[in-house]
Amino acid sequence: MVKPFNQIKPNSEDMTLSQTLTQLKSNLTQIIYKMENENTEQKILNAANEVFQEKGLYGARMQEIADKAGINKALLHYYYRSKEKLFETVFRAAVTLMAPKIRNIISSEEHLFDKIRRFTDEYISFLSNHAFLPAFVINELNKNPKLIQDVFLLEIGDSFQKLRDDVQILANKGEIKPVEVEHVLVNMISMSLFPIIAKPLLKTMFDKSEVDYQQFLNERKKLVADLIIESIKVN
Amino acid sequence: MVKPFNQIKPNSEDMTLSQTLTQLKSNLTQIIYKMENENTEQKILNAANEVFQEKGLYGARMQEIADKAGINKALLHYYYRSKEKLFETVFRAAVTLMAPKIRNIISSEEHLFDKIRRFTDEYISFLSNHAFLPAFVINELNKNPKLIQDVFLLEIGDSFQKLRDDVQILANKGEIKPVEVEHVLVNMISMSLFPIIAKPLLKTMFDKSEVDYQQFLNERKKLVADLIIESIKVN
DNA sequence: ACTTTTGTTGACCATTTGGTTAAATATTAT
DNA sequence: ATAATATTTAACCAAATGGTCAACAAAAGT
Repeated sequence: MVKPFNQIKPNSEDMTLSQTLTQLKSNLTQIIYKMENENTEQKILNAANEVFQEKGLYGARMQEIADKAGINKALLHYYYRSKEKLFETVFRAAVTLMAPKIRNIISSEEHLFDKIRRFTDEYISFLSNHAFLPAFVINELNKNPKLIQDVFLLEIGDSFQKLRDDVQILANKGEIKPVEVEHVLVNMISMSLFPIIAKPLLKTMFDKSEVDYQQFLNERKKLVADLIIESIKVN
Repeated sequence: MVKPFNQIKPNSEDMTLSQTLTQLKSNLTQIIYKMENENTEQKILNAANEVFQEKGLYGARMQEIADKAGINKALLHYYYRSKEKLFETVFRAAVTLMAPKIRNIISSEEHLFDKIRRFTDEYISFLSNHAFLPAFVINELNKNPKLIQDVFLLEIGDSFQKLRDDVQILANKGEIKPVEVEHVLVNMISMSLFPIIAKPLLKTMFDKSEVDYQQFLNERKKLVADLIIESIKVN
């Protein structure tokens, strides 16, 4: 067990300075070791993440992951018993990274219109920097639908009931039309996510450079929100 | 060379009835053989299509394809030299199945609004029955972006220049706002395609049965078109 | 100091995979 | 009928792959 620094008392009578220094050194060594250790596991996860997202479950090679993590393949199996186990860990992490954002925005107490603006803004920003994520998640979910049950229901859950309430209330107040939440939500997610998933396709189709495409995505933040809001607003 | 039936003259003087029958039988045998032959290749393509769409390039196993086609693995390699070759054939076929619809609608001479309505209607209908297609295409395009150059540019090409013209003209006439074609197109494709790609996810999320989800997709045909049109129309 | 636990490695293994080959069978052309 | 050609198969192969093992190294607990 690593002894925290603040528990070391260099002036206590039963310790010489030399002893104190020895202790300190040991302490540091342990901490560094722990850090490198965590590094190993983290490096595995990072490497696995890259490879899985690039190649998918089947295409990924354990050797490639090990190489990318700078470790031995046996050590990979020491940390994660099997490829499937490692994959599931990475996949869950990916979903866990994406889901809370939806959940938080959806279930907050802001005005619905602000939620919509925040969603398109934050979600497009976030996923632009994790471009492989949504394609990865959706693709694997297509191939392995049973993963959804426990992974996604757990993350999203019934949090979007709040959204349903929002719509109900605003509709009663006459601020918005009595729309179906499912369609509004799907419209919003579609227009935000799809251009990221289909990026290589659309980039080619529109003959845009990487920078131009990022700019294109940026424009969409406001554009999509406005489109959605305008389509449900009354007046 | 198979001799068509209508070229067989059973009463011609140089043929006995027996000869005629023998000829006929041979004829039939050949035709049946040809049909079975085409069947073999077609069965391979069908099997490969299923397996590739389900498992992707890496996940697919040649043995599984052979089994599903009811033939030997060596025969598979006899028809298609390698896995990559077979995959490319299947992939091209998939794209070729999807792309012309976009192209035809986009480059037709109808009014823009009708194009939009036709697109959402026909595209959602079509892809509902080929649910794996878009996910397959987009996913493989993500993993193997170089395929786009020759496959997709060839199919879509610059056909959506027509759309740009449409928008220009209607904008000049004051019928629609001066919008950016790219965004309109992406909005339309997003809202049509995404719910099909993310079907397993959304189905779970909204707790819908298969039938309910199909109904949900059906509703979107009109809904999406109206949304798009309403967002660009002036008045 | 010494024992136990944890981390790391290289060599190894069984299985799977894409692909080949040589021989058999069927079809077509002469 | 026969030679040539196309189709089909079983057996085989080399390479790759996920996974294991025994042994070594480092830390932690005592």
